[in-house]
Amino acid sequence: MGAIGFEKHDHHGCIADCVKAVEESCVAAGLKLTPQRRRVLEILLREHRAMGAYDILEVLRNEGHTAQPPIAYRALDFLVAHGFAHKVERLNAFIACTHPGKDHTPAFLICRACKAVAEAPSEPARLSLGNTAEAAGFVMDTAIVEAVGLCPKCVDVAP
Amino acid sequence: MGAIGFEKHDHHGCIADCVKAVEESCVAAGLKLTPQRRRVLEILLREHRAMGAYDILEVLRNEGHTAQPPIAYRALDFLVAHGFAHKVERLNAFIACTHPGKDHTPAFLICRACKAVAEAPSEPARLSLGNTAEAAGFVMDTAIVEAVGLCPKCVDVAP
DNA sequence: TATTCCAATGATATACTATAACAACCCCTC
DNA sequence: GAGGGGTTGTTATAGTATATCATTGGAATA
Repeated sequence: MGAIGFEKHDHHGCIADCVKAVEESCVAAGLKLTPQRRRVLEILLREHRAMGAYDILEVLRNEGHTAQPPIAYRALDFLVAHGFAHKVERLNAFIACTHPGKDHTPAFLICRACKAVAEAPSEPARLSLGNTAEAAGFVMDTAIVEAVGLCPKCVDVAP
Repeated sequence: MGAIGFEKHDHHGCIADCVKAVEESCVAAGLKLTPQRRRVLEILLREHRAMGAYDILEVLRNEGHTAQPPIAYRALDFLVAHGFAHKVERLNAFIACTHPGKDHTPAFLICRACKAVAEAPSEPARLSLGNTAEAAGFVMDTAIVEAVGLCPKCVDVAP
């Protein structure tokens, strides 16, 4: 699924694979992937970029749904809580997980020119942060690791 | 100044030292620490916690200032741009830098129970992230490293 | 089958965060 | 003293997120 980096990939297969993997995870964990939650996941996967909750709402409305903000936020809360999507804090936006089913804390590489977001492994950074936290007597639940810069496509073009 | 962790420190001296250090940095760099910018920095230092822009506005208003949102955001933009304060993305809030004058990208340890925020070194995590980014052809400008968990005071009390 | 219960959804209202746009002012320099 | 750039004052609005309560629907139980 081209998990790391900004390169192209089999997007059609990517959507199907990811939805299937999430379905299986939900069955295994006793979670309900309701039509709305599934729909929001599909929207995130299809766009394959970080989307604001209101971007998602607009898509739902174009499909005939009388969607109000809580509709989107509830589905996103579910997806994020179970690791099927992530919130990109820097952008106040959400993105489908490209490694569904695996327990992980991703790092994000955010292009400040084209706004593309790549999900990358964060284990090393997370370990370093864990050591720092431990030294301060802090018990870490989750880590937020995001890099802002220029993606390979924009690095030669943008200032 | 008790830079790392959540322990107590000489707060009165901390405010004076930090303001002085920022003053000197501004002189050295040819930046204007106007009364408003200085006032917002002092508010952040006095509270010694992450504050929303509207929290700062309220303080300004209590001091008789007819402060509108841009007043706070402009001062915060200046302070953040020059490293005298930081934005905690997870909280949409701002905090005074506890190492003014030194060029650094801090990591934050955010207590989800009492909302305290500690600034910690992030160099190791930043280096790890830099390697990951480089492997993806990504040129990193800034890194956001934030840990959410429980601080030493809350770890025995909170769920 | 009827009942109960809980989780999810629908809908309204509102809170919170952030920026656009333009006018007025101040200081500095030419 | 005329111009210019950056800061401040002010109004308006854009964008993000949650509280609250009513309603629905399906699973568990009696």
